[in-house]
Amino acid sequence: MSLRDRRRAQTEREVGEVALALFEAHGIDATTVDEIARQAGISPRTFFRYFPTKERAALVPHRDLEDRVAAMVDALSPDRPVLPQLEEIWVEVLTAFDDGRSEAGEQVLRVRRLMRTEPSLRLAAASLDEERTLVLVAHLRDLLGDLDDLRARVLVETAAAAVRVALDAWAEAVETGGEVDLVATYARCRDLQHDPQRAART
Amino acid sequence: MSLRDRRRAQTEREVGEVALALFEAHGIDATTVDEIARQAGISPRTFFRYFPTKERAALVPHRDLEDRVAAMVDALSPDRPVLPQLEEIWVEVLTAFDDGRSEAGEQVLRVRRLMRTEPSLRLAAASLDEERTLVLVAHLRDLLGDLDDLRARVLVETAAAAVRVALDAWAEAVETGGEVDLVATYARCRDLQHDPQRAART
DNA sequence: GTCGTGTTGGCACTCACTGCCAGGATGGCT
DNA sequence: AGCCATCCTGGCAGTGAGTGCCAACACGAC
Repeated sequence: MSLRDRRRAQTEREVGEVALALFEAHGIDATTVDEIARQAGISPRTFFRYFPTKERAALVPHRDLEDRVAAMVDALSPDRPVLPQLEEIWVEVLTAFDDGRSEAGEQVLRVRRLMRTEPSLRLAAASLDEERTLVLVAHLRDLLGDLDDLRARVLVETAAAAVRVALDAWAEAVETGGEVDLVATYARCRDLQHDPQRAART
Repeated sequence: MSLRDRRRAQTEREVGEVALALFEAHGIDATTVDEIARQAGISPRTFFRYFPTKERAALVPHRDLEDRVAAMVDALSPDRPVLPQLEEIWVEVLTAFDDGRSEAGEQVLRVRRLMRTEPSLRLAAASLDEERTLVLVAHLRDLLGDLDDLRARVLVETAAAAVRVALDAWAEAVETGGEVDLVATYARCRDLQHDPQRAART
């Protein structure tokens, strides 16, 4: 990673933090790109060289999370069932981001809480998710042999759905008082997918 | 349904059709709201009284599809397992929209094909989906007793994921030549979710 | 030093989308 | 029929996101 790349990543983080703070303080609609850029010490024009939309600036932590997943899919084995392996990856990543115990986890939590009141941010996150999903699907297809594209898509989308619900529930629980274990919530979502009857009784 | 409502629905349909045709012809980015409004015989200001965004105009057929689902969830029974009932609803709705055999199905197909090359349209569809998902979840929560909110969300999202993948695969298959049975594709997606190992072998 | 490459900031522009207001159509009423 | 309340429409002016272009600038390699 070159010096230039590291500098870029650094400003990305700084601008993202400024944007997130402003969004939290005044709401997304009331925050202009000009204001973000001013507080971050860059020009509005440069802002759009770092982020394609205003909302994406707040999603830096979220992107980090998905980067970590992307880094782990290389280790997938074609010999064992894929879905459990995918789920295992998510468990590991979510464990690393759990609660506010880690810096990264704290940030993701801020983003997810903000999402609860900001539809445009949810949209932006969905858009980011979709990009990552495509990459993951392509990777899985290579791994499984190109034959079953449909299978790859279903697996990735299904796993992603469980994660999404778990993250939502997590943010909501934190908001409404109770501390909740993100990993446990995810495990529960996964069980509900695979055997709704049994999981519902627990 | 009053006369005013019917008129409104009618213009909605007309404007939507104009928008869809223009999007297909020149791409979404190259199509301005002014142009859509001009061809539809309304003012741009009025356009935004019918649709909150440019893209939403193309999603009228898609909304119809989801309306039909919403109409059927009232008949859900709390006594039988919920997921199979949900899946049954989707099968019925998708059957009604299959191929280009019905007018409505033809329109949905056009939209889904357009989506393949237009990220902004995919986004808009995701946004619409989310609204409907929320309503469905709320309904399910009432039905199941408020207790398990998480369960309702997981079920709805999981079922929706299968539908999304099936619609995508359908549009892609039509695009690349082969006629494909939408309902069969959906059934396959559903099986892949519930038992990936066995379904993959078929 | 200098040269090529990549980065920045300003400018001007397009266009989606919104609040406001004034006129016009509509449907219900007597 | 005539009248009134209500909704619908179109125009106007404004905001602000996002983009192409160009000129100035920083940099690493030689």
